[in-house]
Amino acid sequence: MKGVRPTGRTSTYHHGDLRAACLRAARELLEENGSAGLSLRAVTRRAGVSATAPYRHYADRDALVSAVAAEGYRELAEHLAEARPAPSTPDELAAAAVAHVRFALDHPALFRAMSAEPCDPTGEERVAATAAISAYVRGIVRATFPGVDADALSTTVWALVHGLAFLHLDGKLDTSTPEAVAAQVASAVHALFGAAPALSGTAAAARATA
Amino acid sequence: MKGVRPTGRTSTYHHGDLRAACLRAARELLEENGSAGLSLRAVTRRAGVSATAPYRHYADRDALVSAVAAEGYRELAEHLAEARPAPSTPDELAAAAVAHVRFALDHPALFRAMSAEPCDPTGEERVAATAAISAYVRGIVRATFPGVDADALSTTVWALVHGLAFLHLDGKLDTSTPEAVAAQVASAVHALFGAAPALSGTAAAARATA
DNA sequence: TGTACATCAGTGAACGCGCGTTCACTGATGTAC
DNA sequence: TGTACATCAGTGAACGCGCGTTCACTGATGTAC
Repeated sequence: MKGVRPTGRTSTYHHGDLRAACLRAARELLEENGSAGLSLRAVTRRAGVSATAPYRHYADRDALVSAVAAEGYRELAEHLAEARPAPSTPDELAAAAVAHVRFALDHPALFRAMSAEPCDPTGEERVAATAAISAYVRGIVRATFPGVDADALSTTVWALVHGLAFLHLDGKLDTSTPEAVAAQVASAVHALFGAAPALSGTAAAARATA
Repeated sequence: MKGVRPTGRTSTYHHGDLRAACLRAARELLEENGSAGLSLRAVTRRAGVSATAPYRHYADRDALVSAVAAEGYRELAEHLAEARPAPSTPDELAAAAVAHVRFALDHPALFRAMSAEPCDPTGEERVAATAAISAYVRGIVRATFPGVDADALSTTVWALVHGLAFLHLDGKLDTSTPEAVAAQVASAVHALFGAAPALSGTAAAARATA
């Protein structure tokens, strides 16, 4: 442990990609023990590296947490795109919402970190990541309800899904089975759909009577 | 400071109501410095009492935090009842939603603690408090949309308001003026209203054409 | 009304902990000649 | 192809911190007689 390196060829000296290793370790710790368990020292322990090594790659603890959150946003975006590449019907929109909540429940601490952290506008990585998600939602709403004010409605959709995610996360709604969650989310989103036309007034009548 | 008591008659020995004093101090610390600033030791410092005094009244730190959260729920319930005693129209429901979000923005750390804490079902105080809120929402929905499945819709309303509160809290929506917040929340809630009839199918037509 | 006593809400010293961060350093790497 | 050297990613000892919680204690209070 002291100059000698018993474990294989790859030295920890010039680790190779400590930046990524820290990110991975931080991510794991976050998901295992929640945000309280995400300490710099725990990260270095897990990465098998001295306590101060990360300072070569991250200014401080916050910078690391912020990087983890940004990664989370990228993954959420991928997850949504994968589940529903380009939803354009109410049912598909509902399915995207379900996927969103599913992601939150599968990565609770990560999702919390993504949402609740100070989210300083300085962290451009974060800003870019949230912008991508918000554009995705707006795109869906536009495709699903062509005649409607997409900005207003997509904010509403976002808030609804966000709220559903947290109520489930905080044990206020039944999460005993994936099906229960999906049904709850789908029903809530469908409740909104009915309203969408009412916002525009034009496409409204057509859908309402259909 | 050591047996001598220079400050007035009331001794800290047999403080009188240290339980309440701790609660108050904890509440203040939470609102001033966020949940990270809420340490037992900080509470005792503020209450002017030894570090171990609270253990006479609270089993541990968690118990104190839980008590603060329960108090928050009680206050939120009062705040809502005060703002809108018994809403029974869509506009009044929207106003209640605005009041809810307003409470979150006025007490950000408290609201986070209320929502995000583990919320163990053991804490009966907490359970009772959340039950009161949830009953309030259900009552509104029932009064506003008599024909509708109140449970389903009120969950949706709750989620929407909860999501709006957090998006505002986390700086994802414009909070520059109270009016901006109110407008955003009211518009989102009104979007839902249009949908309510669609859920029941009976009252739906009447409102949709009105 | 006065005294003995049980109760219990407070004290304060001490514990061990993990944390973020600093600092001067060292040794592996890759490049220029 | 071999050597000198600059770079920089790592080390590890040390710092001071505030935390939650334990423990044996003490002194104010109120009650029973």
